[in-house]
Amino acid sequence: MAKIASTVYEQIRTAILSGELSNSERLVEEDLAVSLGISRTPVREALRRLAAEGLVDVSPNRGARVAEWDDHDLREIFDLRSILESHACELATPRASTAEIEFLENICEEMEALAKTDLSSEQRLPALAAKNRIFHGKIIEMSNSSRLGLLIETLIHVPIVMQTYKVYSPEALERSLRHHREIVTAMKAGDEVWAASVMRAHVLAAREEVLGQDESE
Amino acid sequence: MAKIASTVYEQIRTAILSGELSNSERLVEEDLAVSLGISRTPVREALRRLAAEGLVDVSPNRGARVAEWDDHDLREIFDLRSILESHACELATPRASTAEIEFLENICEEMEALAKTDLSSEQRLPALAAKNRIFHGKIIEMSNSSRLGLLIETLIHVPIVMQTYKVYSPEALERSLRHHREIVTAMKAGDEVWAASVMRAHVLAAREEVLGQDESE
DNA sequence: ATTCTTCTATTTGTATACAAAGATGGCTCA
DNA sequence: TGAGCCATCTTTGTATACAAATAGAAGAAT
Repeated sequence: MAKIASTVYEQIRTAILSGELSNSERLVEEDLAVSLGISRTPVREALRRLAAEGLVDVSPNRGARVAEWDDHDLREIFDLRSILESHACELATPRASTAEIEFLENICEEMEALAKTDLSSEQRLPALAAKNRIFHGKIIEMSNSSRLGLLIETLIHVPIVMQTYKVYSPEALERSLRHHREIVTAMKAGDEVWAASVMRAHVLAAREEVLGQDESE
Repeated sequence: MAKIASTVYEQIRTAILSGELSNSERLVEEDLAVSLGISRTPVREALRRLAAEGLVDVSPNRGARVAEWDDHDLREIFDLRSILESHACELATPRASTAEIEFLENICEEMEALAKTDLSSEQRLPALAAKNRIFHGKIIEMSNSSRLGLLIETLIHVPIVMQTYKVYSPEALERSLRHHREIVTAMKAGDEVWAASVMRAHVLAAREEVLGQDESE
């Protein structure tokens, strides 16, 4: 294991994303180090990296805390996601191969099948969220713009955004899956404006679902 | 001076942005440390931070190099900038105060005055570039979306992008200044679609100027 | 009792030491 | 002569030690 720093980075990151470390909890380097059985150096590196990604806030000489997000932040995030992901659709559509379209269609089917099963929410929702990430990730990859991918990545690794499906109503879930289908259909037809528009609607709908409509702004 | 790491970060950063350290030059921690009279620890931290921002590439156990950008990268960057900065215009327009509009108008005037002086290019262009950054930065600030600002910032701190005016023809420069004026006019009129459209055109025009039209893509 | 101050303990920032992984160069062997 | 291998040297990764800064608490003054 050549890079302790990377593994501890992953550990802290997943701890934050899973909510295990939420609530602006203070992250003391020494504590993390001893609990992981390593020295402060790689812990420190991991924390700075997480800070660069916006997952933790660090103040000089005052250490790191898990970052927090309010409604305004979430609104910003979904706003930008709607723009960037629809742009990804626009770029991806004229480049899409039949194999890639098929891949996306398969994800759609799998998600629809998952939605129909009578598994408990605790089992179904994480699986759906995982497939959802694959779907969106594939389109971003198809856009062939590495920077676009990076920008979106820095936006979405925020706990609530990653767990979007947890707050979905059955109707919202169904709409979401229909959006996925429509996006693929539009891409198949080579209509990038259509595809981008549906993606935009898709993300904005998710925003309202997560934030609720009771926003005064 | 409590934070050596931050100052060395700034030093390396400006060295890269000014082109002083360009060309995928290797950045050896020890060398930088001794040349700055400090230890490797803050140098290392600065390098990791620069890596997170995309200004240097680091490979495990192989150190850091100054990042390089090809035409494809630049195309991506201007593409995304055109989308994000026009969005900033859209958000900023309904929020713009008369004082802010005035501020932007003053920048326009100062830039026009600068363009008319018969100073040498070496003196005029950096001054113009600085004002240009202030103009764009102000609009981003007016958009009141901190994340949007961060995303744009990670895109533009690439040498060639920052020195855009260096490659401008006189005609391109004049067009650029007219764009600025038109953006302010549109914002003054409260027409965010107009403002966003001009901004989009403004950045895409810059892209063609920087890349040249001899692209196959 | 409240506020201000000072002292101490905790925590971060930097330096140094050591271990491990890569790169380099010369050597052997064909 | 050229390819492959071994030794060494450089450079990065991690641990530890020390210095500086902040936070928290106890105590003094009003």
